[in-house]
Amino acid sequence: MSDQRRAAVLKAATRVIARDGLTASTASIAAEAGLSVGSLFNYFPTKTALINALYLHLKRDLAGAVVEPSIPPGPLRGRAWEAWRRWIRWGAADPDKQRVLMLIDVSHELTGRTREDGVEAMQGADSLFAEARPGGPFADQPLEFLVATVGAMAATTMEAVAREPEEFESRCSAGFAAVWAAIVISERPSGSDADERRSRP
Amino acid sequence: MSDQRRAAVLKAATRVIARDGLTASTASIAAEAGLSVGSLFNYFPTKTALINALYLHLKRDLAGAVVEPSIPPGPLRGRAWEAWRRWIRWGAADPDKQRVLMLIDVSHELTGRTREDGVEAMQGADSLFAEARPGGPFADQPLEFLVATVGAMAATTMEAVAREPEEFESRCSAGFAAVWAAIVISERPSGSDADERRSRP
Amino acid sequence: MSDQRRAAVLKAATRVIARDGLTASTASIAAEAGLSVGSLFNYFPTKTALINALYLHLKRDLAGAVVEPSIPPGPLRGRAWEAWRRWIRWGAADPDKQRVLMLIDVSHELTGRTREDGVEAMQGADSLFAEARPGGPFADQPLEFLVATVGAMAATTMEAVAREPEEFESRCSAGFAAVWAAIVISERPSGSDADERRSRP
Amino acid sequence: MSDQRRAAVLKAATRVIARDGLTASTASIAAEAGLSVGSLFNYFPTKTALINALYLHLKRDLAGAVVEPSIPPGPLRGRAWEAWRRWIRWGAADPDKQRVLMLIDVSHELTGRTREDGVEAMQGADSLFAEARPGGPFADQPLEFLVATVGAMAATTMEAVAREPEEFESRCSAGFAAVWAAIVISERPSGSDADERRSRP
DNA sequence: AATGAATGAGCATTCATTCAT
DNA sequence: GATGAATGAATGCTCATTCAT
Repeated sequence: MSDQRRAAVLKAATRVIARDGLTASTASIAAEAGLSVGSLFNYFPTKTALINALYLHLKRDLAGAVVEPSIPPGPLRGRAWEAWRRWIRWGAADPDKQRVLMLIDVSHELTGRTREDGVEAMQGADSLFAEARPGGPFADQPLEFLVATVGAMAATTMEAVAREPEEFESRCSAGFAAVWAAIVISERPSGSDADERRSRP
Repeated sequence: MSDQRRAAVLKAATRVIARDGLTASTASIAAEAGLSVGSLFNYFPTKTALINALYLHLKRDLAGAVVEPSIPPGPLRGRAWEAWRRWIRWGAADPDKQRVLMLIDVSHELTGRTREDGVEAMQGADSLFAEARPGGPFADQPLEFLVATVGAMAATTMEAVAREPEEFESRCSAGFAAVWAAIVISERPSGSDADERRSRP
Repeated sequence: MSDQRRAAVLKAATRVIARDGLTASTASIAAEAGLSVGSLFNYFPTKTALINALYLHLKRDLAGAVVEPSIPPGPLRGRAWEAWRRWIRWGAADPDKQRVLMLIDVSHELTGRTREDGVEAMQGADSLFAEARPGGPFADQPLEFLVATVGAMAATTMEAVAREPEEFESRCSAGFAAVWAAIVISERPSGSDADERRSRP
Repeated sequence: MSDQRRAAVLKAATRVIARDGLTASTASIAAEAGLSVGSLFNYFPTKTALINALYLHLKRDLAGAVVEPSIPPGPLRGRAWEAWRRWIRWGAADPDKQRVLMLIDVSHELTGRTREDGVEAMQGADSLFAEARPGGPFADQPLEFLVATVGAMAATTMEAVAREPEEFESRCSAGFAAVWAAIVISERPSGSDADERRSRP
């Protein structure tokens, strides 16, 4: 019983925070959840606790959407593509979730512990991209840098899809092409400009 | 005279908002600027106006740092690299600026007009990356999608550099390699995994 | 329970506003009512709402005092006298009420709706005076003009009584004689000066 | 020179206070007068001093309008009528003046001294009505009560005229008929209701 | 005299949190 | 466990007044 209510609060918080930002009042969240102010605090002792729980909840929700049902074996690129597609679809299905995740991420409400747990939750999804690291631009970079880059590109793609849902396929594919190139390509491609000589990196 | 103070307020706001988030009180900003509460409002009529002005100020500051002194002519990739380098250096020089830009961007304080002006300010810098669009993953995508992706990757790189300033060169190069590949590569690269068969895009 | 508190706030507001004017702080009103600042706003969402509610409350309080218990049938003048007497007594019993009514009336805080409701509330009392209109100076004037005149004379009488409460009977009678004459007399009286020649009206 | 500016400030204050109430800021008054904030305080040391000066200024303005040019000798009623007519015309010519007078009167900004001076200024005008007191309802009442009643009726009439300027003549005449009856008539008139028996006063 | 930036106390209002029921 | 009135610190903003120029 408690768990249902808890989930209802988290859902309500997602909606309200997506709309009003993190300054959304606890009262408005409670109202959206069909609860009294007082009851909200039976489930989460403070607003900060609620926000941390919400962050973790959303990260796990996302992670679950990406890795379940489990992606069938096959070439790495294909599995990464499937993960990416699920990821973007998750964002398209409820843009509020992604927005709230971002709002919390950028705020200072997050405890170090929660952030770590969030990273851990996403590890299953991230690993597919991490596997492609060797030989690419991130070969000698910390894994977090790669993961953060992939996450940022996913966020950008989701935002684009949220703005034009009917372009889901197009944006999703383009985003993946970009992210895969970004991770995997280490050498000079047959790029759009031919005469590359003096460039440094 | 007024302009110096105004600039001082914007600088103070950057510092305080980076530390406390957008909920930083006008009083704390005024104090940081060495002003009284009341005086703050001689320079900006409302907190929202201050935040909009700050956003534009930072965007222009960044744009200026990227395009001045003007990048010497040469192959596109080389010029893009120079722009990227300046961009990341700007973020490394004062991570608060980038953080505040991001906080404002994600908030709802921004008027449509300010956002447009910000995009316009960055056009000089963005155009270098935009030029590389044809033939790449973003060839058929709206320009904004490409620009947003580049911005997100820059933000990620800046964040990584802010965390480990001594790794500036390494992260900057890797970031550029990734972003350039993401924009320019359209075809299957000689990636790290050989057996690609069932992948879709 | 809520209603008791609400009434307590209105009572406190009457006292404090009578003393300090409409610029009385919400904090001082809350304190006078034995409430915290925050609680005040559980009962009235804004200060303006409080002032409008107070206005209506006082108008209805006055109207109630004038028409209840109901005035026994009889000649019009006698009933009007009874109404007037009750009216002035109401003002004498708590001069703050009349003062606050006047302060609000002259301010710009009042919504058109509240003002209309206030007029409606007093209709029972006003009608006694309105009935005497035909044949008097206000015969061809809008009813509001007559009502406003009676109200202004009542206010003046109440003020005089508030200054010298022991003169209640004297002022009350004189005020009524004046107001009744003002409403009822249309023709040249056997006034105090005999030789009227060039006067116009 | 100083006097011109001073007068300009009083004029500006009248306009602004009529519009915004007594909470009108000194800054807005200065702006309306074409002065800087700082300069305003060269003419009036405090806002309270300005308001007191304004009150007296307006009272004297009104008194001047009523008694100048001097009313030719003749029967009392005729002279009173002329005074009344001038009074209402003064209010019709600039309703702001009357409104501001009332706002100040009802506020607590007025020093006792200023109020006394205001009464004194109006004495010329009031005396005409005061002369009619003997034999009327106010025969045994303090002069102030009569004067206040006449003032209240004048205010009501001016307000009615301000609302419908084209009805000036009608309202002015009716108002005078009422005020004259109110002051002069002491006995039972041949009122609109015939069977008066049990009424008390 | 005139200016207008600077000051900071004061105000209406919000909100996380508590607690008696 | 649920409720929602109560709390009071905190916030954005205003404004009379001062004073260096």
